[in-house]
Parts: sequence; structure tokens; C-alpha cells
Amino acid sequence: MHDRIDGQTGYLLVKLGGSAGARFERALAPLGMKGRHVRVLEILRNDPRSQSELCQETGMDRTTMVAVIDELERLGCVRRERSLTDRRKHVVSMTERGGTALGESAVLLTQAQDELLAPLSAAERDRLHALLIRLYAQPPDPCAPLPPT
Amino acid sequence: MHDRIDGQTGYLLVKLGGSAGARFERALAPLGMKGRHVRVLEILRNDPRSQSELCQETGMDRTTMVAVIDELERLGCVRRERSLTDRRKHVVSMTERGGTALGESAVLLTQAQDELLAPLSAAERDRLHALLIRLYAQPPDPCAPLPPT
DNA sequence: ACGGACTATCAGCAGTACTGACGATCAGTC
DNA sequence: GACTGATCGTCAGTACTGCTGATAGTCCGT
Repeated sequence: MHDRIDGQTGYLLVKLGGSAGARFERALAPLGMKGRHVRVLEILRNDPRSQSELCQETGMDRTTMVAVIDELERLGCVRRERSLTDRRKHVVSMTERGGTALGESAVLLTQAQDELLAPLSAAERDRLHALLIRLYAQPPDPCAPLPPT
Repeated sequence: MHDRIDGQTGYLLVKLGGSAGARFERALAPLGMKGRHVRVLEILRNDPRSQSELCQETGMDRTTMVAVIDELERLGCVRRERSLTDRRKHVVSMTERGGTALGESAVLLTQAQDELLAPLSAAERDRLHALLIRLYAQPPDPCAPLPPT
């Protein structure tokens, strides 16, 4: 009965993750951003960071990060300046415009999430959240080629 | 508190889906297959299909399907023959070797899934499964550019 | 002052999924 | 039977993605 991969928990996770991801990307489209941009902005919300720090915290590749910062800069959400203390580094800081964009993205994403979770009651959502947290906390196995961010 | 995207249910779903997908792909590597090959084999388990039927049922692109069938044929898991009733079609049918490969893949995938769900008790897994099913049953919104298979 | 390490950047590569075009075949119409 | 339009599988070329490797600039310890 349960030997078909289709319909198994793991498969459902993959499928739902994929469609959820697509949903979020679509939700952000009006801002001209993708998920990674938001994630970077979120990190920058409080303190500026160097690009390599951003890479570490997001798991993104350094070359990808260059492009993401480029785009955020072009949107006026972020400023890139040479560090005064270490002139190798670029200090990336969020602009005011970046802050409002981050706020807008939060609205859009929350809305998309609500659509996604629509079939569940509030209590069920909490239960789901708790279960996912448990899974997420699991130490990922060592040689895992993580999916691109 | 909950306004950070990080740690929200939707985000967790995306992240877990991604790492679960990677896990499954890795699990199938010893067979020289990816998830899509297994999915095709699974459909062929009972009855042969034409390639376009396989496309319909999997959502894969027709050109991608050509490659997948090519690879499955090269592995000896599948046979491609001109249909006698409609000579435009290729009837794709699973070989015996394909059957055993499908069995092996089921073992590997189940194992990977067990690792993935390790942090949860059996009861919790059932609850998670039930919740995911509810979400999965949700009619996907109309203009959804579904993620590649 | 010098060798080694780190930072950001760029060009080029590999993988993926798709678009468009094509030959072969079918079904329906005249 | 010939013609038209549609379908099936295939392939070449395109667009996009994320990464590898190389490079210039900069720092730090000796």
C-alpha cells in the first residue's frame, strides 16, 4: 500500500516545498526581487555586513552574492562601500528604501503563506510548524550538497 | 517576533523540501538514476504508456522526457517500441530489470526518508503526513509556474 | 619588505529546462 | 485518393543558474 513513492511523506515534503518556493518567488515578483534578496535584506536590517559575512550566513556562493548585491544596489535598497578598517571588504548596508522594500516583502510573503496554509486551522498550523522545526533542527548529514539558495 | 521570514512555516517548508529532495537524489545515485526516472518507472509499473502520456502524468516537458527515456533505456529498465495502432507513438514499457531497479529504489528512498524523519516519533510522522496531505490536496492556484520535476 | 592569506570580482563552464523547427504519422474532409 | 490540420517524438539552439578558477587589491605576521 505504502510502497509507492508517490504520496509518501518525504515526497510530499519535496513537492510542497517546491510549490511553496514558487509561490513565494511569484509573490515577490512585483518588487523585482527574489527570495535571496529578501534574505540578504533581512540580515542587513540591523547591522551592515561584508559580502563574505553575508555568504557565510546565507550559505550562498560568493559569486552569486556579488550579483545579488548588484541587483539590490540597482534597486536602491542597499549601499556598497569600502570598509575603512579593512579596505579589502565592502561594507553592505541597507538604505531606507531597502527598509520599506523589506516591509513590503514581508506583507507579500505573509499573504502568500496564508494562501499556502489556508487548508489548515490555526491550531493545525502551529502543530505543523512545531513538527517542521523539529525536522529542521536535525543536524544535516555531513556530505550534503545543499540545494542552491 | 514572527515578522522575520526566517523560521516561518512557509520558509521551513521550502528549506526542508529542498534538503529532502537533495537527500533523495543522493540516495538514488548508486542506481544511476534521479527522481524523475523513478517516477516514470513507477507509472510504467503496471501498464506501458506513450511518451506524451508520461509527460501528462508527470508534468515533465516532452523534450526532457525524451532524455529520461533515453537514459532508462540505456540502463535496460525500459523498452521503446513503435505503437502498432498509431505509428507516431512510442510505447514505453518497463523491463524486468526495470522492475528490480524500481524495487531497489524503493528501498533506498524509504531508507532516506527514515533518516529524514528520524527526529519524529511514529505518531508524529503520521500527524505530519496527515497535515501535508491536507496542504497537498489544495487546488494549486491557476497560474502557477510549477517547479521543474 | 615579503610571503601567505583573505576579499570581491569576473570570465568561462556545466547542468537544466525550455522554445522552435522538423519529419513522420494520423484523422477528417472534399 | 489527395489535402489540411493536428499530434508524436526528436533535435538544435537558447536562456538561465550556480559554480570553478583566475585576478587585482589589500591585510597581517615575520
